Amino acid sequence: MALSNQQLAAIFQDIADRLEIRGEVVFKVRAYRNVAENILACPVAVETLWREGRLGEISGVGKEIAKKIDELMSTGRLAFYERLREQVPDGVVEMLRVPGIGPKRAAEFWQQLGITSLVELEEAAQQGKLRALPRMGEKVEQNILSGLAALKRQASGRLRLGDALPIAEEIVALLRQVAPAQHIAYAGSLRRGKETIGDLDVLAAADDPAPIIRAFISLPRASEVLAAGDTKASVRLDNGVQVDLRVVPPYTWGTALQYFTGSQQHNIRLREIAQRKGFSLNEYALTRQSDGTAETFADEMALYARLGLAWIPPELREDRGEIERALELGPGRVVMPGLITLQDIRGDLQMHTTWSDGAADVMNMARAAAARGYDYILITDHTAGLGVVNGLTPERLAQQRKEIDRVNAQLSAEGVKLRVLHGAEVEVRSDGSLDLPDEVLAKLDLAQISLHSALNQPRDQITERAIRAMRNPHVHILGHPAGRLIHQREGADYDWEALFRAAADLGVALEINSDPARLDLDDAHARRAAELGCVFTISTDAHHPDALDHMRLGVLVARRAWLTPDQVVNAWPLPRLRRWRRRA
DNA sequence: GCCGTTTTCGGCCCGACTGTTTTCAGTCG
Repeated sequence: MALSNQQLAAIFQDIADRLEIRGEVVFKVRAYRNVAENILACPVAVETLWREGRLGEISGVGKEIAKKIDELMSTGRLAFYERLREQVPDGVVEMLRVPGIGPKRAAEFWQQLGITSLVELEEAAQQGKLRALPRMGEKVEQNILSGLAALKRQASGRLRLGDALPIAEEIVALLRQVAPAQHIAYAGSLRRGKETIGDLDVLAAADDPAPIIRAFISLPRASEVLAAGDTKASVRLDNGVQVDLRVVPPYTWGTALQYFTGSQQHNIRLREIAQRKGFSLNEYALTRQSDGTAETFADEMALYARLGLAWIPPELREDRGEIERALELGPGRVVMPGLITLQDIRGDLQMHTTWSDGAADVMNMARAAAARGYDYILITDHTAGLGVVNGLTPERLAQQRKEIDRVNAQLSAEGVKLRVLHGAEVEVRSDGSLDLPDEVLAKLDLAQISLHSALNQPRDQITERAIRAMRNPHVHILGHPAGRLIHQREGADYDWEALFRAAADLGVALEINSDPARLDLDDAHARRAAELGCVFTISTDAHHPDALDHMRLGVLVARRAWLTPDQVVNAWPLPRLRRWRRRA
């Protein structure tokens, strides 16, 4: 019974929800939540750890939870979970997704009023039945109704990184224009570069919070004000996205930015370290518990240093080993100082032109890339095997080579340093063969292969298929390896360990595709692949010159995977790239 | 339910805001 880490985590998350509704002690609930988080962050399949008797290596897995994982893996079922699902109706768990409803209220609606679905909840709220309950009035009813409406507007619940980033940047820019503040920045999971974001968090530092709060709740895109206090406010934007603002005194910027960046797991670890040293830590100060003296920090580095830690880049703050590294390094240092940045990127190795399904010709893509300071790009139009219009045949590929030569000559004549390399996104057929013959592949500067069809093949079959394709000595890059589309498609069910070992062995680079809908490989897989010795490309897969700007999204994924420029092929100078091409 | 360079028992991060209350529970991050 193959059970992915995502599926397993979802089960424990659901167990936590149902236990909480049932009124179980919060610490037990937290234990299940905690283990769900850790399983999601686990770079190795839990199934593998289970087979090897290494479940104890997952933090938060004790005797009871190990027994439950064992039962799930060996029988595909969990009796405890099945009983729990009978006890607490699905519709009651669903209520937790409504903003303003937590476990206590969901339980009350269910047990006091017999409500077991969102439809029944909406009816009851409209009929004024909810206010019959203690501590509930008209306002609560209205908030629940608007929460239900917001839920309907928001298809998936979480925003993709690529969609959230521009929204947050726009809000920060608008607030900077109208409100006097020492600092304004976005924080939360967006600052950590997570692939999807729940709510947007904006943080400001100012002596007088009032003007900023006022500007915030009157943002043009704010369609609803959910809360507006002295230092904190929340609005819902026209697109259903919730944005939270906190305003803190400037001298607490360091503690506040740290606190509101998270992650929650990371912050809990930090608090524990503070406690062991006799302090308590909150968003305002580090307070000595013996006498109540408070230390404040105007920047994050100073706070981490005071706790005996090196500063940790936001993308690493997931409690995935960064705290241990920061403790080893000690105060004043930086964890992973060589972490890759956008400035390290020297070229873009996947993009499409009018030769297949792109919107611009080779010259225009080249000029757009040159404007971004790149040294080189690789043109990778689709081959004919993919059903897209205009897929490249060997004949058209030869014609395209001539055009690329002309573009390079023209750019040289103009003194532009950028070089256009000739590649292709070669289709991997369902048996692992490629849809271009070897002698054609051999003429390309670099060949990228991708799977677009039959992504639902069984694990062994699709793993063998991809490995077979990578064994071709003319292949250099495996494009968007999982084939997942965020919120739309899960992606292939590989034996990832085997795939990564093969890629490392064969010297084939794995792509981190920066398309906002893909971000593929994801951070956890990329990190594991790096541990196994793989190298990577970070590419935009641009079908339009503007999409070259998505590079920053891929870089965020790479940073969350702890990658350095040395592990990223397109952070290398062109001569090194050319040497690597001949490695096979 | 987990966990242990002060613990195998007794802890488990911390604070703002709302709404409905006359001091606080629930929710959220």
